[in-house]
Parts: sequence; C-alpha cells; structure tokens
Amino acid sequence: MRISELARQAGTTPRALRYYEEQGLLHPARLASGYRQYDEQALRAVRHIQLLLSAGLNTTAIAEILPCIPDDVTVLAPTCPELLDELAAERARITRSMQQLGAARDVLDRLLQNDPR
DNA sequence: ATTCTTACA
DNA sequence: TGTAAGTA
Repeated sequence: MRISELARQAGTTPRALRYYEEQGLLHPARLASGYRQYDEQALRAVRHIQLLLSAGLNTTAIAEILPCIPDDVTVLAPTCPELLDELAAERARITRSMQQLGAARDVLDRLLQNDPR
C-alpha cells in the first residue's frame, strides 16, 4: 500500500510516516515512481512505534528496539534484553521527572502560603 | 489526483 | 508537525 493508505489505517498522517522513516524507524520499498511502498507488516510496525512513543521513548531508542521485535507480534511483549533495558531506563527517567515536579510544586506551595488573597 | 523533496512569516 | 512550492 502507499503512504496515504497506511496513514489512514494507522490513524496518522503521511508527514509522520515520512518522519518515522527519516528517523530510521520504517524502511518502505520504493516504486519505480519513487512512491513509498509499505508491506502488510508496516501497520503493526507503526502501531509499535506509536506505543513506544507514547511510553516516552525517543526515536533513537525505538530504532534500536524495533529490530528485535518479530514482525508477526501483535501485542508488544518484552522479547530481548534490549527492550527491557530501554523500558527500565525510561521508567527511571519518569521517576526522576516526578521527583522534580514534586519539588517544584512544594516550592509553589510555600509561595502560595503567603498569598494575601 | 497523489506523492516526493525541501524549506520555513 | 503543518504547509507551501515545484515536480514527476
């Protein structure tokens, strides 16, 4: 299928699909016309990408992870240690962010305590 | 009509 | 990420 078809099925835009390719996440074949040609497994790949992105992973991490995911996998389950490492690292980043946000909120709480209103 | 690349008031 | 331009 061509780019607009895949975009439609994946609920995204051709722009995003080209961006994924630019980031090394997708490798569609090319027609003689220069048009990108996506195979059947492309849709699942895009779904995996979207899932990983929603988990906060950057495209670099995802590019390293994707190759160790069997193309026949529907539900993304931790397969190789690569994936586990990336996920654990992202979780750690989230934990740190939460701590920083908590500290920022505490500061605001103290400032608000003197609010004359 | 669609897609492609490149670039950015 | 959107969008415009100029092609193929």
